[in-house]
Amino acid sequence: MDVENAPSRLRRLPSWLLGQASVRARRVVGEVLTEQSAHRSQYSLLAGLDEFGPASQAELSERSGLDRSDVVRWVDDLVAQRLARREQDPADRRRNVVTLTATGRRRLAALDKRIGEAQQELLAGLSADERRQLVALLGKLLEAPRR
Amino acid sequence: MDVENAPSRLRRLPSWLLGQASVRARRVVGEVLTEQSAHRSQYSLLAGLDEFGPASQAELSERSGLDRSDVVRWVDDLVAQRLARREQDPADRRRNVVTLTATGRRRLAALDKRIGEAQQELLAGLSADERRQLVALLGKLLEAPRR
DNA sequence: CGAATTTCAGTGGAACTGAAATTT
DNA sequence: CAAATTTCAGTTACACTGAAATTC
Repeated sequence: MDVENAPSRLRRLPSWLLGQASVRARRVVGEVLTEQSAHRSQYSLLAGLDEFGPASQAELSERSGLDRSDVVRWVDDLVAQRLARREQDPADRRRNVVTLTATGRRRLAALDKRIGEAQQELLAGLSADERRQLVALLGKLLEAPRR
Repeated sequence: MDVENAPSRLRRLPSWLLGQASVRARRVVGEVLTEQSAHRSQYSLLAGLDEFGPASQAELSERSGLDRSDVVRWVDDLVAQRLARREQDPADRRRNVVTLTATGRRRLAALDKRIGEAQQELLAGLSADERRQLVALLGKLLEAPRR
């Protein structure tokens, strides 16, 4: 696919452009993650755990944009790799408390580095200023309530 | 999900923002298309046929950003609904020539309208100027060669 | 009781892969 | 022969749904 050859209806359609750009993003980031046998959802969870500290799965779901039921499966995965621990919350036994391990923290740092490189590649066509604009615009779009 | 509650690592990560925005876009556009029992891929194909005239499936794939094998299935669908015709190209019998019908053209116009409304909803948080900037930045990102 | 949380089992659409068949 | 095109039969990752079980 080459945008310049796409129908002008699509070339001007924000939803289509976002879809194409996210396919591109997924591909670029996917490549560096595959090298590390990692997954995007893992990174989102690790990032949440690192920033918010121990959290319930519902909270992780809410904050990372992952579905509650996918969080279950990905936490299984983190626990199996000793990147996080899952324990029942003694204060509210409905909840699990998920905690980052030292190994998890190291893993996150390694992923940060590689994912950062992937961003450079993804944004290769944009200047530093344009990159900032894009991030700001997407943030603003996502802040708007989704009726 | 609320961006403002997401980990700052993700909130500043272009690939993550693009992913989230495209989920939002897919949801909003998906809603109006469901009302019309239509699909995004159909719209992409109709848009390509309307703009380029009769085309081979390979060309449609290249220009619409759909996979060659998905084009086969969606053209099946367009043909079944009499929105397009599929005929063997007499000049090169490997090729099919896909042609938009009058019904297909009317269908496209109806979809244009509803999809346009969905864009308004998707971009509700952005000014007219910001919308133009976003489209320009995404176009530029997609123009860059994907090594 | 109703509400929140976790878990399981599954669905649907999308992007993609590999290979066969045909034709150039 | 190699290359292009179409088609089929998948796979994978992902967002999501519905419902059960537990606890507050």
